[in-house]
Amino acid sequence: MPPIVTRFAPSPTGYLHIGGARTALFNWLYARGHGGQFLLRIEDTDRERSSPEATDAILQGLKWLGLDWDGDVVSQFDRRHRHAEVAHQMLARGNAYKCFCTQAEIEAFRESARAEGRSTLFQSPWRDADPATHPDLPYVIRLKAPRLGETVIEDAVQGRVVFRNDQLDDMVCLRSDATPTYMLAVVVDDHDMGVTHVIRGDDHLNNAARQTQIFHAMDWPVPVWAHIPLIHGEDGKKLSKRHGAVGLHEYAAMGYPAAALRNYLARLGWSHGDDEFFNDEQARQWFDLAGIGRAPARLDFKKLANLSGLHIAAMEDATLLSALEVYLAATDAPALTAPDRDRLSQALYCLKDRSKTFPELLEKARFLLVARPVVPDAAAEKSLDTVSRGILKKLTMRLQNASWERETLEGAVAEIAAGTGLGLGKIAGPIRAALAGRTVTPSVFDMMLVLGQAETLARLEDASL
RNA sequence: GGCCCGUUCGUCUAUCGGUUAGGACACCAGGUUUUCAACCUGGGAAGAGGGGUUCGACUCCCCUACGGGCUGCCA
Repeated sequence: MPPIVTRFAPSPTGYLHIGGARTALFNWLYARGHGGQFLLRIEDTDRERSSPEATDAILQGLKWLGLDWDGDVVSQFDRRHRHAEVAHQMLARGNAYKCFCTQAEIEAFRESARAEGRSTLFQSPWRDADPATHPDLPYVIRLKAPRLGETVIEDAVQGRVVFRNDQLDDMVCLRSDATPTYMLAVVVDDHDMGVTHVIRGDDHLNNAARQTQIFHAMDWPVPVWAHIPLIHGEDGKKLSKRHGAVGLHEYAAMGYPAAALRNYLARLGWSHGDDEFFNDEQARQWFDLAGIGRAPARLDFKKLANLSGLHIAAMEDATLLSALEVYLAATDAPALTAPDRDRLSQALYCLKDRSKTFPELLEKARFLLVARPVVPDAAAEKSLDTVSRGILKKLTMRLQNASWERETLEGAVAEIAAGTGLGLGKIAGPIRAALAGRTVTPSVFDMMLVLGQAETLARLEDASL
C-alpha cells in the first residue's frame, strides 16, 4: 500500500468557511491517521477573485484549528506553465484539440438550445477538423472526451456513480489566453503532487467525472475519490451568511476551543459508533472514509457548546491558559497582566468545570480579575440588603483570625448560617455579591481560597458597609 | 430542461435483511446542590410517500415528493 497523500485546496476568495474547515479536517485526519501526508494548495488561477489577504486568512484559520500541513503551500497560479504543457501533451496524444469557436458563438448556441428545450451540451465543429484547415485565430484546447460508453466514479463515500459519456461535453482545458481552467489544473496538480485521496465537498461529484476523463487522457492513475456532503445551516438550507457564523474565525471569536471544534466538526457527517466526545489521538485512530455519511448535516450550536464545555473541562491548565490568551488576542481584548495570569492559573481548577466557552469562563473568573472596590451588578445588588450586610459583617469578624483552609471556612460559614437561622444557600448569595459582584461564580469557598484572606476580608467588609 | 447526489427522534447519528430501531445533544419531570456548570433517575421523540423483491425490510430495486449539486474560456 503506497503512502497516503491528501490535500486541501481552497480558492482564496475570502475567509476559511466552516465547511471548508471540515473538509480540511477530514483530509488531515485521514492523512495523519494513516501515516500519510496532508498537503495544501491554493487554487488561485482566477486572478480576479483571488487575493493574498484571503490566502493569509485561510492559512490563519487552519493554524488556529490546529491543522498542520506538510511541505510548502502550493500556488496553483504558479504552476500555470506546467498546466499548459500538459494541455499540449494531450494535444500531441490526440486526446485534445484546438477549438476556434468564440465565446459569443457558444453563448448563442446555448441560449437557443435552452429556449428550444434541446441539450445545451456544446459539440465543437473543430473536434475532428484537419489541422491544415486551422485559421490563424485565438483558440482554446478542449479535451476530446469519449462520446460513447460511460465514465465511472468509484467513490469511497457515494459508492459507484455512473455518468453516460454523451452527457459530458468536451471541456475547455486551456483558455484562449493560454491559462488553464480549474478542471485541468486540479488534475495536473493532484497528479504532480502525488495525491492519492481526494476528499472534498460533494458539489464536486460531477466534476470528478470530467476530471477522470483527463486522468484517462494522460494515462495517469485516478485517485480515490471521497465526496463528502456539505454542511447546512440550522434551518437545513445551504449555509450562507444569513445563518450567522460561517467563517471559522467567528467560532474562534465566540470562544470555542479549537479542540472542541475539531471534535464537533469530525462528528458532523462522520461517526465511529456511538463515540461523541473524543480527542485528536482517538480521532486519528478512528477516522476512516467508510464512516462518512451521505446526507448533509446541519450545524447545531447546542451540541457544539456541550462538547466545548467537556473539552474545556478536560484541558490541562497550561493548555487552557494559552488558549484563553489566544482567544483574548483574537477578540482584541487586553492581554492578561502577569499577576492576572498567575491568579487565573491558580483558579482554573474551579472554573473549567463550569464553563462552556472562554467568555463564560472569563466571566466566572471576574472575581479575581477586578480590583476593589467590587461593583455589584443589578442581580448581585439585590442580595445585598440590610440583613445580609449584617451577616457579612459577622462573617468578616468571624474570619478575622480563621486559618485559611477549606474546612475552616466551610465551618465558619455554616456556623454563621446556623446562627442566623438561614441555610447556606441564602448566605452564599451575599458572599458572591461581595466577592465577585456577580450571582454566577465558582463556589464561595473556592473564591475565598483563591483571593486569600486579606483580599477576602476587605471585600466582605466593603460590602457590609 | 438534462445529468448526479441525498431523505432514521427537533438536531448529530447507530443499524451494513431478522433489534422492544440504540446512543448523544436539546427538551420535560424528579433528585443532588451555595448560584452557574456538572452529576444521577425517569419521560416524550424517528425510518418522506407509494409500489415491488423476500419467509422477513430502515436496510435491496423502481416510481413520486421534497432538499441539494452540476450543467462556464468560475473554482
